[in-house]
Amino acid sequence: MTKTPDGKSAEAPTMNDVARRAGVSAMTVSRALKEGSHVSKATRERIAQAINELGYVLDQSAGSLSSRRTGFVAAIIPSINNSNFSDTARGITDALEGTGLQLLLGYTDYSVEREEELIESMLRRRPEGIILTGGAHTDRARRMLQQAGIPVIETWDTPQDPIDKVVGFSNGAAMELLVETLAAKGYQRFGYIGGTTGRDTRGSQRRAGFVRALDRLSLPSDRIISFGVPPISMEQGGQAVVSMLDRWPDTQVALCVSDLSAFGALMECRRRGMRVPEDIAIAGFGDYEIAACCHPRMTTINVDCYGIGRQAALKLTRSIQGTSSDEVEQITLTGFRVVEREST
Amino acid sequence: MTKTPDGKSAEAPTMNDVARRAGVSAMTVSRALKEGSHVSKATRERIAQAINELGYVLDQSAGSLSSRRTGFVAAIIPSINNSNFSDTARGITDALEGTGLQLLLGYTDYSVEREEELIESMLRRRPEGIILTGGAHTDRARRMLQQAGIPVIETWDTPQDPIDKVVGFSNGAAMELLVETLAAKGYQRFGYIGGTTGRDTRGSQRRAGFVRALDRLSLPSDRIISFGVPPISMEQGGQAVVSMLDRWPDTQVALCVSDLSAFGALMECRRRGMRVPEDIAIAGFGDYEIAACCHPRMTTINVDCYGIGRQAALKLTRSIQGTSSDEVEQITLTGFRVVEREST
DNA sequence: CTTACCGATGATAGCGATAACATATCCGGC
DNA sequence: GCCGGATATGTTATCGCTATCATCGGTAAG
Repeated sequence: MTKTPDGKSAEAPTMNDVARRAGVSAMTVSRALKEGSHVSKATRERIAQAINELGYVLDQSAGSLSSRRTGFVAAIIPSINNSNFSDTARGITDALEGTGLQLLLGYTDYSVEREEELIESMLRRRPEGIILTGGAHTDRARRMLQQAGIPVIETWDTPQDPIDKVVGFSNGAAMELLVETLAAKGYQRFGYIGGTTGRDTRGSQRRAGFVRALDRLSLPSDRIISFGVPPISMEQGGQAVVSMLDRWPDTQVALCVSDLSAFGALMECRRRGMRVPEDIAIAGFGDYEIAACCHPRMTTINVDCYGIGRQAALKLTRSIQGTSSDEVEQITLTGFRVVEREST
Repeated sequence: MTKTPDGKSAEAPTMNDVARRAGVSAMTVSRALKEGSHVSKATRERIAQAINELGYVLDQSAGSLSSRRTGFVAAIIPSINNSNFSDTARGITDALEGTGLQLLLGYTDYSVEREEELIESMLRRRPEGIILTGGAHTDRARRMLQQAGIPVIETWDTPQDPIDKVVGFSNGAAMELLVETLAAKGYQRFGYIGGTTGRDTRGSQRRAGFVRALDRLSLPSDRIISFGVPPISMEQGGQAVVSMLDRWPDTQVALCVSDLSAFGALMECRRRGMRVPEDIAIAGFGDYEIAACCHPRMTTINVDCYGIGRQAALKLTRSIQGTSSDEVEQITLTGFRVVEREST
């Protein structure tokens, strides 16, 4: 509705209004608005002018009802305030560029219940595909997704029983690699800092990897501080490292569920006059910007967040367009690597 | 579409399918799916069962075409990987809870051109209102928004010439306050670190506030390092402070366009063995989590990011529901305050 | 007992676009 | 001059849902 000078609101112009003004049929307007249709230059210009004069904006919801293509895909991430996931979102956006598909972003605050609600309200809008974070979902969410008949990509994880397709890595294996790398440098007394169990499944898997690797190396794997509701904050990381040193003062290296808690731990240790890594070594997970920039610079695991998003979106568009002959592989594993810096 | 056992895809069930199965008319199903309509308990239950058996999901795009209510509002923020803006998004989400409105989030990467595209593609989906960040938009974007006939809220700023309504604060005044507070503590030689001009208008306004306040105090206001494309990173903040100390070694306090660049500067100074604040004081802007947690803890300006989102969403819903008699005030100013910590 | 009204349901007609088919025009080649 | 095929445009029929009005018992007020 545009406000008319008298203050009342007039109806928004429709395609028919544009058509009438340009002296053509609505169908021709529709064609002129779409790439690659045959509309003569003169007509196209007249239509463009009419659109301009009326301030017409295409109503896509009407269009998609008719064409049965909504032109968007949904992506659900745990948090938008987390550069790892927002990098994934950027990867998705970039890969969608030029496909005519738009991204509809939602965030769950790490709650599978919120995820379920979000999935439901997104499916109501009929996305052409959906990208999820992680492999843990409510039963109802799984059912809804299976019945939706659209491609589903689970990311950031390697679920046992994927709904459809997967782009991710094993969080457990990544943490195992970190433990092994540090053990090879001579560290023996490892501690782990993470949130209380539940909610953050990727965090739980990292913890499980920590335990597995140490057990394999016959090193103690019981120095685990569970603190705060996942995802734990920087502040909580600081508090957790204090508890850890309280309880096991001879801990040599503290591995944290993410760089953010590791950063909190690192700063707290510095604040207490401890030398890092001499008095205590610290490592994180995720290779956030902060890890490369803090002092001392932090050892961490780099995972290809942007690439996860990019590949997920590519897989999704291929699945959407793909005929049955053009099969898309089910699982794509993305890489990770240990980035050794000054903190270990 | 649900995949049938033979691999072919069947059409997704529609409301009519549900109605037939439940032995009622489609209209009754529609009513049963809406709160507060008169449908008998027995009928409601039969419908619920039919929905369950068929795995039916309401098609909202069809519904909104008919009801002329899409049930969502759009919000456009510069970056999702910035806790200030994601706090605003969270404020919006929370305030929208229970209103039946959903949030459609988009991000511009600080580009007004991207913003224009985004606004256009969002308007095509007919949001019931739109929340923008900042007051700088392309002419075409302004025109589209004015003609859309929906409430528009500009946030995080106090534009001279608002499109519709505003929830924000003066970035310039906030920076002036910070300068004054530090000058009162005795600091005289101030430096400023920000991105090269353009793009980040809030950053430019902070810089302008910096200059204004120092001029008023008759202190030198020319120690300005412009470095990198806004928003500047932590790393760039570190590089910038090095240039600053190179050029004006006797600088007493470095003010940064955001906590992130301030953090980079802080860490770089520590890395070079400087004492903060004794050798150089540092302050940021935004009161990010990192400011309270780093060592030394950082002085900064706290702005009520969450409140901005909350109030913007409240204003928006009031404008959407509001009759003309129920006028909504045009401008809401949100507060800010200096948070003094160890770094100054 | 009649009137009025409310609650429960159905029938019908769009919402604003596009798919699919139909029609008209123009072109060059024979 | 006629024909096939491309280009340009129009007509008609939905897409899946909800607004609106109509219908029909039942029930309370007069």
